[in-house]
Amino acid sequence: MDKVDHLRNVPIFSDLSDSDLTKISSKMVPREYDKGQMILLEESHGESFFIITSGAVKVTRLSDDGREVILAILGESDFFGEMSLLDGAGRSANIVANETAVMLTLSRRDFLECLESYPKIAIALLEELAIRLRKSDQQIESLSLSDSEQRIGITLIRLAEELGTIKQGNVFIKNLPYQQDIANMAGTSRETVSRTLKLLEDKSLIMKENRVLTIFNFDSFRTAFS
Amino acid sequence: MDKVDHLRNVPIFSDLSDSDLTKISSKMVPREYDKGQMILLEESHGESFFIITSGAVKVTRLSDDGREVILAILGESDFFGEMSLLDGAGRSANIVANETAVMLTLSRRDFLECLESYPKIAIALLEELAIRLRKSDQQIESLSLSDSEQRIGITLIRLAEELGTIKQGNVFIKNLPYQQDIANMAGTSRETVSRTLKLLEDKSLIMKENRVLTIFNFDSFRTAFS
DNA sequence: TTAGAACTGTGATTATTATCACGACTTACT
DNA sequence: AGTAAGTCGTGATAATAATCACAGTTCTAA
Repeated sequence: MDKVDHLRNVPIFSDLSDSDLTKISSKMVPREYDKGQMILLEESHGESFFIITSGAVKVTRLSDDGREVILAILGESDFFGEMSLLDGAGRSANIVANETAVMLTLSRRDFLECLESYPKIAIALLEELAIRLRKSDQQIESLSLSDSEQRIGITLIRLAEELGTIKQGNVFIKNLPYQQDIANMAGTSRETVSRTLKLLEDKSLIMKENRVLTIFNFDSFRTAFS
Repeated sequence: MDKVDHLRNVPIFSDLSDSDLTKISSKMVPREYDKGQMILLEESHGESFFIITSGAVKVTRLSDDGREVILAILGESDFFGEMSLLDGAGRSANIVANETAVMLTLSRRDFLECLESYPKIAIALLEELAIRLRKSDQQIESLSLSDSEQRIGITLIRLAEELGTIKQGNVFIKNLPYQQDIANMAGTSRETVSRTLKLLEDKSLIMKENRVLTIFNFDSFRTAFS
């Protein structure tokens, strides 16, 4: 699969013709990151736009005392880095490779040039940011109003949508993140995640074995938790 | 102050020439809303883009059992309604006039036309959404990691930035929202807001009389809470 | 100007969940 | 295969903040 094929899968580029994609892809440089490697650091000024071609990364914020909030887990065809390119402010989050990951990168200048030359990209990017803002709003609501069981349920839904595969109404999440990471996404403690997963398993809503989590009847799971 | 003067103050229009602004403003229709009036309803499909010329609105999400989360309080020169115009999904939030408010409105079609005809607007809007996303991320962090005193402090900072006026390093928030609204912004209870405001007053960090809150030495207040 | 509504202050109690502690289990590496 | 590091399960305890209850205050409108 070459660069152009990857770009075609990225929502903000999907409207473009093959020749435009080829032009853009020629400016993109592939880079590889090992598991655990820091890709972008808080406080530094973002330099590039990244598209994930394989692997996964986590987007986090760290508090002074080292506790971490996971804002999102991004996988293939997701992108990041656009924020500080757009508003020029320093990064608001860290990005760490969650597993070995390969990216296509575009320099700040080339990225901004793309936006100017292809208004379609700008509009598609607006849509994407609108979707992200919506998700953030949902999460703010969930953190404000829900108890830990609800929050963990909603977090599992987020993970399923990002990393899961559906089969006969059930969702399988392979490579389930560690409990600590789930806790950091749900705004709760690792122990509470452990207890709650067991609870959901007792209710036969989910099943877990090793690093695979199954959510039974995902549609009704979803309505139960959001 | 005529329509064009109002538009000039809105970040996403500030790059445009007067003649462009005049063209756009001719398509904008003014509307007035009374205190407490619902402007946009969750679930309905957004129809318009709104710019606030006077007054203030609150952006909320409601849970099934009627509890409310306040995502933002918007004032003069702020805008809203762009989200569902952009991604076509139903509204994710309600908008209610917090006091009598006057808006300029632009229909869906005219708004999208603007984006196409003036790429500058699209790029400026991207910047604005990036800023909002950043703020959401901060709030998610705060809700995940901070105790109620921190969260309330951060909420006061948000209110100060949105509604306050600075004088000699102190910020005055006139028309301080009710404790219940502050609680709904901070993700805590009304009683906890009451107790915490008293606590901050005992520490001489703030002062309140009637509906005016003063934050002493706003810079150091800010560093103490974020 | 006064009654009623809405908002605020504050104590007492309870519920939730974080934290601590530690043994059991997995995984990765040599 | 053996060992160390990392992860998970679970009880006990503590801390935080929600909830309840109600009196006091401020606002609003007839």
